[in-house]
Amino acid sequence: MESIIENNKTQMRRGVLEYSILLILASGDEYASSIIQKLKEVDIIVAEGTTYPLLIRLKKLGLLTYRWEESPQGPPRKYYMITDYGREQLAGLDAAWDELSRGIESIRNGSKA
Amino acid sequence: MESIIENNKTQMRRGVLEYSILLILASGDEYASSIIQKLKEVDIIVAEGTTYPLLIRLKKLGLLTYRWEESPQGPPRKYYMITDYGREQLAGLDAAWDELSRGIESIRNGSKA
DNA sequence: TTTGAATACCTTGCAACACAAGGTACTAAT
DNA sequence: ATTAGTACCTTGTGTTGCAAGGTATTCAAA
Repeated sequence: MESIIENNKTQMRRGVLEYSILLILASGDEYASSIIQKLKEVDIIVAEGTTYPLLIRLKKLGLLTYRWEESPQGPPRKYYMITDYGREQLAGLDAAWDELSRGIESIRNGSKA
Repeated sequence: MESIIENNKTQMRRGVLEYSILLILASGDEYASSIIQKLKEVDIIVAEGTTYPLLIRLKKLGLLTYRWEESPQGPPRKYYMITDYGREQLAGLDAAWDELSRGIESIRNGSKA
């Protein structure tokens, strides 16, 4: 049996994963390993097996594109870039996140009664 | 093709559903239909087919129990109550939510650079 | 007394998707 | 040529949200 909390943290992360990735790419192009690293730095831990398929999905949806770039060391890197359409959608996700935050805060405060 | 935003709002909600329900029950016992109603009021829309299995799962995990109570109108209601164990876990989820919020805010602010 | 409306419960089957595990490939140093 | 480091990707499994459909109770009107 798994820890309920751990399991639920995972659940929560899932919901905001696409949003997080779009946010990161909105400030500059990054390659997959680097995105994973950046997410880890803000305690949003995500596995490779989650990230790669997700990036591919977002590319198929037209939110991202990519270009190959030489690495100073090791194999070439696939730098992902957000598209104009991606930025449009990101604005919507910003709103969705704000709405969700407000919702949770409402319940939290209401439950102090 | 589905709306990306709508789809993602759903994703985000998913992550916090258990948390939301525990929050609501922490402030008082409620029956399923009432929980769904309260969530809707704060724009966290959730289907019956999601809620009932979830309540059953949380009960099995020992976070909730329930009692039957007569309704002034219609069939009897199953009032769910949070257990001590449930409150413990809720504290952990509070922390998880705060951590996630902080993470997102970090990325958001960082991406304004 | 049966029909309908409102309320409340629950289950089934499908689809989405995160992740663990395993795999390929390129570069540089030993 | 072997190893270490980096980077890419795929497969299989399990979880779980949801749409749709189903059961049961109460009350009021026909």
